[in-house]
Amino acid sequence: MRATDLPQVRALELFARVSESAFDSLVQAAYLQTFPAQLELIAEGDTADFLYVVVDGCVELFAKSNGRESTIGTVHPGGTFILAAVLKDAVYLMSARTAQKSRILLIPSEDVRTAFESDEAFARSIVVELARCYRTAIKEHKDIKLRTAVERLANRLLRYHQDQGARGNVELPYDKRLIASMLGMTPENLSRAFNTLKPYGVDVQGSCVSLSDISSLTRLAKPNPLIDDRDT
Amino acid sequence: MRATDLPQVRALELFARVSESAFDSLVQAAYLQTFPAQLELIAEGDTADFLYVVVDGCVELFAKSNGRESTIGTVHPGGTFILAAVLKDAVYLMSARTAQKSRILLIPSEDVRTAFESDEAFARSIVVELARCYRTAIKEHKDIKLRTAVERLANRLLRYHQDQGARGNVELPYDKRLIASMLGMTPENLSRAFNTLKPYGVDVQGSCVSLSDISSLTRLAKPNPLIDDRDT
DNA sequence: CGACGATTTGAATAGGATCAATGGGAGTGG
DNA sequence: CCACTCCCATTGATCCTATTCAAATCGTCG
Repeated sequence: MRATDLPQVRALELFARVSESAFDSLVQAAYLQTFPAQLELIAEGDTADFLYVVVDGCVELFAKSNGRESTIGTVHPGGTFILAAVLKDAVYLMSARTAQKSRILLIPSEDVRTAFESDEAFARSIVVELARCYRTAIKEHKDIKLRTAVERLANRLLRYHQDQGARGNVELPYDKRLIASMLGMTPENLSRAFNTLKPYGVDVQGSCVSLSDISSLTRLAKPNPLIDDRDT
Repeated sequence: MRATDLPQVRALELFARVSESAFDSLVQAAYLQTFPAQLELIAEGDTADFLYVVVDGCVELFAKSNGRESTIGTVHPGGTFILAAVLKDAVYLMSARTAQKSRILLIPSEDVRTAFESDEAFARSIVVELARCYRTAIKEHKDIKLRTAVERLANRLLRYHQDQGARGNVELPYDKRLIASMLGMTPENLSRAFNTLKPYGVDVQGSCVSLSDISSLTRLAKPNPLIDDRDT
């Protein structure tokens, strides 16, 4: 890894209170690489050789079975993926591909486990991150099992709306195919779900969605902080 | 906690390599209690005052939203629940009720976090357990998103079959209502799913299911270790 | 301009949910 | 021991949601 890259990596929350020596041994054998969009980084079933940390860009986690494929989640700067597999020294349960051009830090699994043993602050960071991943997964699961497709879309739109400053319109952060897969539906069905939301003030123009009746949309969506809030 | 209960608690995998002093401070303020079946232990949204460890029996984790309710998972002896909420000092994302009469250890959250800081072996156990919970959740999520209801049931039957020694018949470990909710369907639909599986050698008599054509059932189920195996 | 991929729309189908009614134990009280 | 009750499970009929397959449209990029 180049010395000029160090500061950006050091600034990640994951390494916030980690000692110099532990940090050094973590990055010493690590790679910081830039990948183009749509590159498959890992495949489910592979042995967990590296922990992946997203420095810039965005990564999609997905899984296949039979002939089907579904998106499990996305990872953003500061987030990690397949942490659990690394800690358990098991195979990956998910595949990952870049959703955009992304800079990603790869840390050899063995080094992660060693640093976990030796550095208290890193162990804490790891646990907090793993707990965050777990709770995100549970929320996703609740979303899928307790809501219809239209409700999921409505709540997702409201979340993006909050994220983007609540100014009455939303820029979709991913293409519709990916959003559909995240929400557990087909692209066709997403299209129809958008139509269903039209009477609730939802108008789609490409990747820009205007929300002209938030209160009515909210009434339909019935957002639930125990599903929709990112930080609780 | 009574002194006579200590050995059974000490024997839990979670405390396997924990130092005497850390173990003492963990159990010192803990409760070991027996609860009747169908008792709600915690409700989603509550603050995480205790870590719960199942010593005996079985606990159902479930969640509600709108008027709907769904089972997220079950916890068996040796397993914990709401570990992530305790570590993050956040509110529970799930409710829990006993599925049977159960003995459960309640450890004050603060003590868990303290022991995590002070005892290396406990920290490791916690991380391993949390990683296990996470991977279980991901597998559940894949199951729901990548399979139809009938496929989920077929795979679940095969799993129970393995668990119970693969002798051609299966004793359902929960009542059908709970199984249906775990598999993300209504009781009516579970009943129909069993009928759908009849041509594949599945015959149901109350809680006893005979599997007379495992290979045909397996062909239908297409089990996937990255979804169905408990330990990978 | 032309081609390709992504999105949308339409029609038909399948998979599940809901509502209503019936059957079938397990447990209770006589 | 038996009748009664209640709850769970099953079955039937119908409705709704979502998927599939096919075709048309839109946009973008070369």
